Amino acid sequence: MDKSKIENTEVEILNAAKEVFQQKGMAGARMQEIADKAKINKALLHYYYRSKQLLFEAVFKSAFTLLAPQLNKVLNDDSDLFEKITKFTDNYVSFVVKHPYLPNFVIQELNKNPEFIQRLRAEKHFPTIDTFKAQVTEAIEQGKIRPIEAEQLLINIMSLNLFPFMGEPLLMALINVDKTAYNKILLDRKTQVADFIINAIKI
Amino acid sequence: MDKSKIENTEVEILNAAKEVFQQKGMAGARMQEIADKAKINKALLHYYYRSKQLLFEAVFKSAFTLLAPQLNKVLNDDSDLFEKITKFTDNYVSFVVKHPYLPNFVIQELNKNPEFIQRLRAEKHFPTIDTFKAQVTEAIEQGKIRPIEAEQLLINIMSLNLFPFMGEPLLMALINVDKTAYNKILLDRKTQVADFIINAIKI
DNA sequence: GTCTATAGCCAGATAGAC
DNA sequence: GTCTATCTGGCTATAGAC
Repeated sequence: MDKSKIENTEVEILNAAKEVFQQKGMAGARMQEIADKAKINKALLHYYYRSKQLLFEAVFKSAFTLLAPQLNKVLNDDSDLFEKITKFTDNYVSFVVKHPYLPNFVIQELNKNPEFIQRLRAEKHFPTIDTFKAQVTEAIEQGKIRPIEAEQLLINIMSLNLFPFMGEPLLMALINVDKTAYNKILLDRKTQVADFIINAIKI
Repeated sequence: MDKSKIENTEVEILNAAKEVFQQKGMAGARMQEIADKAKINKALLHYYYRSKQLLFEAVFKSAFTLLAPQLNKVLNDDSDLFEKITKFTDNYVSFVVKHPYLPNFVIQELNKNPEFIQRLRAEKHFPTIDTFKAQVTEAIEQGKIRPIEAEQLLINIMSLNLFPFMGEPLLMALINVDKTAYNKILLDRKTQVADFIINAIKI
C-alpha cells in the first residue's frame, strides 16, 4: 500500500522523464538517465513509450496541460481586471516554486518546434485572449485605466511574471546577489509585480 | 579582395558556429552542420578549435561580449533615469532584430551552466548594479519616483524587454496573431515599454 | 512486465595524404 | 591549411531469455 507500489511503472517513467526533459530539453536528455531516475532499465522505456520522441511528447503535453490553466487565470477568469492581475502574480510565483523548470521547458521547446502550437490549439481549454481584450477595452472606456492595447498589457503581465524565473542566473549576476537573496526578491514579487502593473495603467 | 577572401577560415567557422549554436544550443548543435554552413569539412573545425566544447565556449563568450554592453546601457550609462529607460527599450529592440537568437542563447546556456557566471565576472566590463542603484535611491529621495527597490525595477525593465522575444511562440499563440502582426507589436514596444515603466514609477 | 545483451547508427575526434 | 577516410564512444532501439 506504499504510494510507490500503487503508482505503476508507466507513471514512474513519466515522472522521471518530466524531471530530465524539463531540465535538459529534448536534445540534452538521455534515456539512460530517465531509466536510472525511474529505477528501471532502458528497455522498459521503449516498452511503454516506443521511442524517445514519443516519451518527450507525452512530457511536453503534460507540461502544457499544467501551464495552460495558469495562463488562463489572466485571460479567462471573470473577476475584476485589477483583482485578476493581483491573483495571477501571486499564484504564478507559487506555481513556479512547485514546477521550477516547467515554463522555461515549454517555451524553449515551442521555440524549437513552433508547429506544436497548431496541435495545442486543437485541444480544449487552449487559452484565448477575447475575454481579456473585452475587459481591457471596457476598463478604458470607463476611464479606469489609461489607453493600452490588450495585447501589450498581456505581454507585460506575462513578461513580468515569467522572465524572473527563466532569466534567474543572468539576473542574479546583474543584481549581484546569491540564491538566498534572489529567492527573497522573487517572493516579494508576489505583491510587487501587481502593484507595478496597476500603477502603470490606472488613472 | 572579396570580403569572403579577406575573412579567414577561423572567422568563417566562428560565424557559422554562432548561427548553429545560438539556434540549437550546445546539446542540439551538430559539428557537421557548422562545417556545412562554413563550407569546409569537419576536420577543419577541430584543427582550429580542437573540440566542440571549445568552439561552443568561443561562441558563448562572443555572444556575452555583445550582450553585456546592451545591458550596461541601463546600468552604467550616466544619463537621467527616465531617459535611460527610454533609450534602452528603444535600442534593445533594434539589437534583437539584428541578433534574434542571442539573448535566449546566453540565458539558456547560463541556466545549464551557472558556473559560467564566475568566469564572466572576472572579465572587465561586466555589468554591475551600483550606479543604477544609487540613481534609483536618489530619484526616490527627490520625490521623482515612488519607492521601489532598484533590484525589482531592474528585473522589471529586463523582463519587459527580453521576454517578448524569448517567449515569442507562446505569446503569439496566446494573443492569437501571426508573425507579421506580432512583429508590429514588438516594434510598438520600442516606445510603449518605456511609457509603461515610467507610468508605473513616476509620482 | 522486466531484464541482459547487443545491434545499428550517428556524432565527435583523429590519422594521414596532399 | 585543407581534405578524405576512419576510429571510437555513446546513444537509441531491439532481440530474446525469464
